[in-house]
Amino acid sequence: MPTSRAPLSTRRVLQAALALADSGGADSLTMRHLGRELGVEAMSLYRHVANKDAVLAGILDMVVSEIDLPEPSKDWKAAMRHRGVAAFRVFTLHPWAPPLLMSRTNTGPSMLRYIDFTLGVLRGAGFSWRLADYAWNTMDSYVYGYTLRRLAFPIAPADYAETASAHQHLLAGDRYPHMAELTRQVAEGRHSGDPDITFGLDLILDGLERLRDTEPAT
Amino acid sequence: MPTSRAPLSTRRVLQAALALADSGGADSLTMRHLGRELGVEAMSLYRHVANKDAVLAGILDMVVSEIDLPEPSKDWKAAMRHRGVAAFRVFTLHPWAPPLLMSRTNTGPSMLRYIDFTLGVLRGAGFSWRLADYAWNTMDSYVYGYTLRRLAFPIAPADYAETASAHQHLLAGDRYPHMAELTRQVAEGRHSGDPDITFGLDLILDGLERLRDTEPAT
DNA sequence: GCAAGCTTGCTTACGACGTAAGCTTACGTC
DNA sequence: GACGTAAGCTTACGTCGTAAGCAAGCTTGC
Repeated sequence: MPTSRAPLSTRRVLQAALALADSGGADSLTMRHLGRELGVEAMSLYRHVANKDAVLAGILDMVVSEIDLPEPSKDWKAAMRHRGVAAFRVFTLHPWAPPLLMSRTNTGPSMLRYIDFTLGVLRGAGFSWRLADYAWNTMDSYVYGYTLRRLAFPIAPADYAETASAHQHLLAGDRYPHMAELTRQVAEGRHSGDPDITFGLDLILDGLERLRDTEPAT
Repeated sequence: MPTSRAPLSTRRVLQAALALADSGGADSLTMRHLGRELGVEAMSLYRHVANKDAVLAGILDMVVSEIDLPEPSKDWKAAMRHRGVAAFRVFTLHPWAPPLLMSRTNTGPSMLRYIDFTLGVLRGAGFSWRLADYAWNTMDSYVYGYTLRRLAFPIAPADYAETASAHQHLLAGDRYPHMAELTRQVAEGRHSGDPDITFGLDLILDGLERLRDTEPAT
């Protein structure tokens, strides 16, 4: 029986790379491992992708393309809110992606589409170009920062109270009095300790709205 | 002449590691390179540090300790603003640090001190524990996100207009109409394209103040 | 029908990396 | 001067990305 194997292609390589990163994180995405996954030697992959960097750029664009854009008919605040939440959700499904996204310049088509859509929403809502630019940058800084912090944090929100109880003694001294008290609040169930992404999103959106309404005419 | 060399120590290793990262980025910080820098073989370093991860944790705490905390007497908004700007400035001096900071849980003493200070400022300004917790988390998400985006962006703000001019033709089609127009605005000098960190900081701080003032009593 | 050339994948190899295991050397201290 | 201990060195293993060249099969032109 001769080896009958679906032929490789850039597309197949990228799909396998995405699956690999999703299942084992960024560290498990090596050219050798990727080759093994496709039943092929590592070097064979270089027929279809220039190098590992191209693989990363490719799967990052695939991830960004998953971010759901709401129909532009929506109220601009709802649309922007939706956009932020959608990005967070997608990144949660691909937790290896945000660190990579942030450490490289991403100008893939999906990212450009995402930005262009956002600018369109803001312009449609009456923002000046200057303010629209500031607005989406501020939104994205927050969303990426929130997402990264959340993904790097080793404790699930559901376990905050329990963890706070268990570690309270570590803050027993009076070196960090406020953290100690905050930890106590969480341990006693008086504060969840879990800032939802919408807290900051709405805070920023309300602020942007106010700026739009008070901005000198452009 | 016998080899007379200052003896190694954890401190000396970390100082050299910090210098190495500052001068050549995170990639140039390898155990072999670090050893060479100290006139020693890589394996000798393991007498003074447990492993590379300990080196990273150590120099990250050194970086965080550089973040200037304003005297607590200040107006809370000014203090929080100061804190954000100070963090950004420090990270700009150590651009290799933020990606590492975000990809690991950092509980070094400097970080704890930084958080405790922030909570103190907010509590002193009349924020509830819940809102104070949300507040510093929102601030930090923004500051980290802004910093990372800024550090990863390959163009200096001073070159925005020139770069926009040079690359305008890439957006010529009507696939990204809003980006094309925004780029034109920047190219023509009608918009700097440079969102200062204080834009988002003040936006968030104003929003937090409003929430504090309207929050039901705790 | 068959040779020429192109495509696809394989083999081998190089110079990095972090670090485990064990060795050598030098320096107190008694 | 013997001995315990600390500091640094040597060697080695398994990993990584990828350069260079080779082998086999498919496509095309005559």
